[in-house]
Amino acid sequence: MVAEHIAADADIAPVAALIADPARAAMLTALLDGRALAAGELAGLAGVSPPTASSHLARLLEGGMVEVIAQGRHRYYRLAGPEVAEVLEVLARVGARPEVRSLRQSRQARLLGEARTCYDHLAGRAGVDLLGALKAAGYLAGEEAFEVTGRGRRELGDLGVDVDAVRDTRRRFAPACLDWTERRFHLGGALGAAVTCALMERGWYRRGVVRRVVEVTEKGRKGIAAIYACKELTSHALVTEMR
Amino acid sequence: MVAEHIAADADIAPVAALIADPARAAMLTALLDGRALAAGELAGLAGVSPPTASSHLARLLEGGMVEVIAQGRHRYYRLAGPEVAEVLEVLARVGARPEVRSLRQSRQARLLGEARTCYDHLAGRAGVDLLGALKAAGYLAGEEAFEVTGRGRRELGDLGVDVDAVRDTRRRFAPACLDWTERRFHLGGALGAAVTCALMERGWYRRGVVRRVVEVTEKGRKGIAAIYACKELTSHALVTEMR
DNA sequence: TGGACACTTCGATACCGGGCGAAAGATGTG
DNA sequence: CACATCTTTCGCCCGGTATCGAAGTGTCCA
Repeated sequence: MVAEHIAADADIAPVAALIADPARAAMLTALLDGRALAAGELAGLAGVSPPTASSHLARLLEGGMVEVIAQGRHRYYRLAGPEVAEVLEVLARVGARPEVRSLRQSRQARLLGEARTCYDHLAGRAGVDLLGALKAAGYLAGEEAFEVTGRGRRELGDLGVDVDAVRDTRRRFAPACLDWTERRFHLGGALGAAVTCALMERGWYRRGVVRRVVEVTEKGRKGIAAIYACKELTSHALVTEMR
Repeated sequence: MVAEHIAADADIAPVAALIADPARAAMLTALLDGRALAAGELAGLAGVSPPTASSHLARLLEGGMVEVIAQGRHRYYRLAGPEVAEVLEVLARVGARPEVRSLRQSRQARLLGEARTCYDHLAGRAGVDLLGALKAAGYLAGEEAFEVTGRGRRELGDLGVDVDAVRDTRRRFAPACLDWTERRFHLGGALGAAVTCALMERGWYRRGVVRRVVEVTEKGRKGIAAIYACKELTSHALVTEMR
């Protein structure tokens, strides 16, 4: 007997199927930091031969999950957009759910929990901390989506983030993004990306070997502390010497 | 050669694989309205034989995507939680992306775009409209996540929504939820669920044959209009008779 | 222009997983 | 206790697809 129920929804199965293969999932995850990687690199990262990788990438391309930029004899692949990254993060969230993490978890996994980029913005403990600092200092207001305060706009400007320019994108401005390691919120959206980019350039954070893993520099630690302190500064004019 | 890169992330491939099969995707989608359905029903909806369905359900159970409630000789399956529903909706969003919708789309798909439930809250055009009304009337404030105003708390109480009780859940209170048909926001989270439930009981909306599809009743239309009008009410004391 | 390199296409193989019918549990009903 | 219903388990078949080696295409460099 044929199906009694014709699927009226956008069929999600094909999309899921694209992510369902370990090799493809590895490639997509590797692209999660927003960079464009060459086909050969992706083959290596996924642990498959170049022909196999090429086949996978062709399917991802066909399915609209990635885009390709031909440059000389290289072909650089990158995620097709923030929605794709969002799907991957959400999948990771349910996948990591009931997991009873063994104490001897791998170093990479631990670092990934410390600080990482989620497509193009900061996530992990560092991401949660940064958001905490920005809120505590009164740069941001809101709970699950944020607005920049007057002081926030000024101070972020000093840090190299042109808030007004950021607002002019089609992307959601400053949504709270639920972290799958911390289970708490960090700053996502256009503002999250802009702030991350600016602080990266400013040397607060440094990319790790696995590029998605991020390291908080000494400068970054001081900076965060200064933002926190900013709250005190305005009320008590109390200056905290930092390290 | 073995993979050079040990996947440090929660591996998303297994989760995606669970959704990747058309039969399983159909079952999950069928459960997206939040009900618990018997194994046999799911078999019929997915268009497969009972044994096949059983096998699929066992895998979904194993993977933590669904829960089961044994009741007599029936076994009722339901989604394991809002996160699972979220994954499905997000997948639908990317799946439906570049789709050049043919004008002759199926009746079901059109109805689904009009009004439907997204796990446990209202979505589609009706969901977007409802959110619009609530915001216009000043019940809700915010852009991407909402807060209930004083008046909102009072008026929603009259409609049967105990806002304070809703706030006491672990779930996100009132996040904006991006619609995959409308590409605009509707009200999600705990408040979205509560409001939907209350208005359903109040007869503003009625479940369709496919239970996820929802129909706006005459009463509902008037109610929405009254909420919009409410903005005027406070200023001009204009009372609209409602049924 | 020849050769090295990056990537893709092609062809062949092996395997996983979805599908069903038959039969076995489980649970109500007469 | 016998029977009907719902669900699961078992055994088997089959198709799709992931995989790789070899060969083909395009690009850069000397």
